[in-house]
Amino acid sequence: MPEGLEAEIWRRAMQPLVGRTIDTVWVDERAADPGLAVVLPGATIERITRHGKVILGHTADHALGLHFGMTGRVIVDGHAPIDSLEYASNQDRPEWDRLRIHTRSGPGGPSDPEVAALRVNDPRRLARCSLDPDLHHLGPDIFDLDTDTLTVALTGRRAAIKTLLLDQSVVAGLGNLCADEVLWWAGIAPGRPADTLTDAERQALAAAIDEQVPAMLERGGSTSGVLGPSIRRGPGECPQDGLPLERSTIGGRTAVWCPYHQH
DNA sequence: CCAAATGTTTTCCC
DNA sequence: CGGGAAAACATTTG
Repeated sequence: MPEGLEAEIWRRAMQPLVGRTIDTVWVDERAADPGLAVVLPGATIERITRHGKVILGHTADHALGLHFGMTGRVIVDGHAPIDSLEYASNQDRPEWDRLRIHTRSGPGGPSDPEVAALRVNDPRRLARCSLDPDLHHLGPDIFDLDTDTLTVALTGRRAAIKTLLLDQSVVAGLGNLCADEVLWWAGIAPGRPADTLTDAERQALAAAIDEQVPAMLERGGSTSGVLGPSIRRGPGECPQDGLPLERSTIGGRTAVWCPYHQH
């Protein structure tokens, strides 16, 4: 995925669904809660929100929760807001559908009743479509994080700073690419134990999140950073210092950083 | 053929 | 019980 930024792009793309009444719901029970097909038909979509990497579609009595794993994506009225997902497939195979929702035609309804209003399509089946998901374990959203909250979350933690940035209960919405990106901007090495960060470094990190996350959204998502997919793949150089980028596994994922300006 | 891939969740060990 | 590291999950792409 689909990090929080992609979820935000999809949330916006789903706004045309607001006000429509759900007609039929099909689920792949391996990835979506069968209860969705029971309670959603006949309900009207009242609003669509997002917290971290989770999108919520609210009806009067329930919420549809969408989480995209690594390769899930959304298709609205037959149109994919993000057509080619990095590290995923660029094909659109119906057998990869995990959820299909048709809405009733009429004012504000879909133009073609044959086309699903909403599809969740995911080859690897790591995405989840849930009914009334519990999000209490999620920390503050990436667009709503302040230095104090970050400081509290990091104190007494010996784990690598990047591991904690990827922990959704610390900050909700950062993924592997965004985490490397904000650390690059803040000048902090991903492997630094979180409790060794200075006040200035925590402020720089909070500032990097505050500035770079919206900037990346403007440019089209989590792949639009300085440490984008192309530079991550090969032997790359730091765009700022020209030195070879370092790479290693931190928190179970590949970390890329500049050994010269990130400490 | 092999390795790696935007993410959780589970398991196991301190 | 809590923190942390590693494995598991599933399938495509380079």
